[in-house]
Amino acid sequence: MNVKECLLNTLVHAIPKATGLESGVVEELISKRRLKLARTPDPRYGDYGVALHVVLHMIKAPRQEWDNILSRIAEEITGSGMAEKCFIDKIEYANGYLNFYINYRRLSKEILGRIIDGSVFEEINSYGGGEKILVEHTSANPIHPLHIGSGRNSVIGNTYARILRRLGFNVREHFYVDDMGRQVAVMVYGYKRIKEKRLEPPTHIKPDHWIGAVYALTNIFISIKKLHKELEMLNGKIRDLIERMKEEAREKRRDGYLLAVSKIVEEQLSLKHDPKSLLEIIVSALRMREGKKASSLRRDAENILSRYREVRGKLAELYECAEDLRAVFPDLYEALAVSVDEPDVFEEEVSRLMRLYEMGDPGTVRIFREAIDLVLKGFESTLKRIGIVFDSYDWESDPEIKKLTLEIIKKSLETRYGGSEGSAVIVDLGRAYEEDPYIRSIFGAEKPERVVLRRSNGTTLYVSRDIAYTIYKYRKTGAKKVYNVIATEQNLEQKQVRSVLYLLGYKDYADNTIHLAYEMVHLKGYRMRGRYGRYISMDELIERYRKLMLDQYMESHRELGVDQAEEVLDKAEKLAVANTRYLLLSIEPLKVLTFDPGKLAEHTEGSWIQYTYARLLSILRKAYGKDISSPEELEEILKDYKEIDFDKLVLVREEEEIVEKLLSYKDALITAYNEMKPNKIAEYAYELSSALNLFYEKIPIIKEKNVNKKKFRLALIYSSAIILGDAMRVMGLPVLPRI
RNA sequence: GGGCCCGUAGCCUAGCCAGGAUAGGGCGCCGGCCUUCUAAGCCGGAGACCCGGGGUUCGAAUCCCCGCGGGCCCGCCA
Repeated sequence: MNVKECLLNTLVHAIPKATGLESGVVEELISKRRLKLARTPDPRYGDYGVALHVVLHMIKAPRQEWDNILSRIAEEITGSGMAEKCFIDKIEYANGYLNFYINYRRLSKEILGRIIDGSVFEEINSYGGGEKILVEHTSANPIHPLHIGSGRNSVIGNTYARILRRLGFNVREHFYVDDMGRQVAVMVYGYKRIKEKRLEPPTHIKPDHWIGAVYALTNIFISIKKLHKELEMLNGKIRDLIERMKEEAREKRRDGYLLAVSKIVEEQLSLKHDPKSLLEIIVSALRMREGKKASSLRRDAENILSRYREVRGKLAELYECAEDLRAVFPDLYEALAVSVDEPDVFEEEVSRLMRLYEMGDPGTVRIFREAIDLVLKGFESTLKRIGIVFDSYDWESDPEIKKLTLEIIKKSLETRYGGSEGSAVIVDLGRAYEEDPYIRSIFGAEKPERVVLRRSNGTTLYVSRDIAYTIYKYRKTGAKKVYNVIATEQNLEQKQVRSVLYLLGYKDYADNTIHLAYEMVHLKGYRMRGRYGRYISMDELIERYRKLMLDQYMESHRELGVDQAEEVLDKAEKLAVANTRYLLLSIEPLKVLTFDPGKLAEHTEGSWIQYTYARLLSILRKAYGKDISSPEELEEILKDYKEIDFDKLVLVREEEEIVEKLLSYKDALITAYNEMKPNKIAEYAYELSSALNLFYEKIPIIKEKNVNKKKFRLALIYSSAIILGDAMRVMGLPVLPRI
């Protein structure tokens, strides 16, 4: 049924017969994609075309011979009966192209039949053969709510998992709870301070948002303290500068002006005067008295000034962040403002917490779990909202992973490139890169350095735990392949994991661990900073969309009764979820997504697809008076379909376009899978919807007088609804039967 | 300093890996279409030297080389 493949196969026979070229040569051209079928740019060139210039050049055919040769190829295809087999009505040629006209009557009969009887899905579903695949995604640090960056991860990961499931793989989705990182310890530090102040997580605030504020305020206050310390130090340096300037002015340069300036500055230092402006005075005076070549004194002054400006800028930003949080969480602000330690005490406490947690100290474990659970509860409710449920949450601190980590560290010592550096354990990937082609194939042009698996103090590192976790994933689930949906910033780490796995003798795991990399989400206007509470959370994004959807509803309905509020809200929620998922999914994973919150209303493709779908169902409802899912309707549609006399049909372009899209659903899924670009499905659903809207607008369906045409169009609408609905489920867009 | 990724109208994006006919869409802008299957729709218009420069080719947005701009990574952090 694949027209393109069918035609390429005929070319293998037809071209040699018409030109004397070896069929092996043609096969090679096809396998190298030098010959390929493509949709023509214009209907007057037929439906599909193949550029045969490469063949014409191979046989050194002069230009005036081209038409002759092409006509012989065309005759060969029609004469052998292959044309009919490939659903071809007519073949033409022009400028070295062979153009094919598709018989859409027969083709549509075939594809509609296969959609209506469900066999098309059996075919799609047989692709994966039940192979076990694990997709690890989201895995956000449990320190603040999911924001649009981690949301992009969730949506890409979950959609990819859904694509795999659709293709008949046996898929599990896992979340890796990174509870052993420093950031979690910082969060727990803040949480402890809050508990000491007898503050409990309030019931009216979503727990992950509350913890996010605790975490951010802790970071902010610590950073502010650090920066103030630095300012003090810089102030000291200003005194030194003035002394140096005075001395140099008097003795080395004998410059009365510089001396005078330094005295003025010194005087001003005792007044209520901004040190930054004093630095500026010093720098400008020095600049004025010097040529292009700067003295070391001037360079020092300039460096101090630029650092001063930097610190001041950062402080201003931090105070702004703090104020923003204070407005929402005044109690947290008050509590943390007075209870956060000095930076060095804080650092010590954080390290202590990490150490105690890794050791499994009961009291520490209890408070860690308590805080992390609050965040995970928040994650789960957000994820559930957008249709994501994990099969498993794997904790980094899981005893089994811990044990495995120690094992791989021990085992690495026995490998060729493993060894110790002092009391630390390392693997020398640099040497492995030089000697082992497999390692080179992982890193390409970038020569790696050694990777540390165990610190001198005996503790483990993120990479070593991740290596252990990878092994755990295979062993625990029996997966044949593991996809890790992780940001591109972790490219290097992922390569290290695969390399060490290979060097430890797990080549199979190294081969089948695949990094599905995606780029960051940037906000137009400001930088997202989880540490300082600057982010747009997924919950907020969905809520903004919900409001937008509600407003759109009101535009067309004007009035909303109190008893209808709940129902409309529910619809708005589903439309909002669709828009959210589509927004984060539609852009290729490797492209940076710059999101402008002010332009939310411009990104409503998700709800637009839902609307298109609802419109299809509406037509079917009107025609059959039943719901799409009902067996009665299917029976009637099947009956209608069987009565269609396809030979009598002439399809219009709009109908052909829909048939084309319906034919390529499986290809879209497979491309999305192979290229790891789940956005391809978004694109597909968008294009199908677009084709359907064009059709809907121009071509009558229920009102069509000709019964044969009407039945065909209803079958087309029904099939489209089936496929579009399926694509929507693959994308995780809620399916609304009416809007 | 080294490496990876990205660069297509005012903005966003498809096409690039596997070179083919007039570079598809969308937003925004201008102008139209609701007594007829859901106007969250459709139609028309303006808007692109495909970042720049070389090269390979009958043919380059696509492949190669040299630049430019942006992002990310190069910790006994996670």
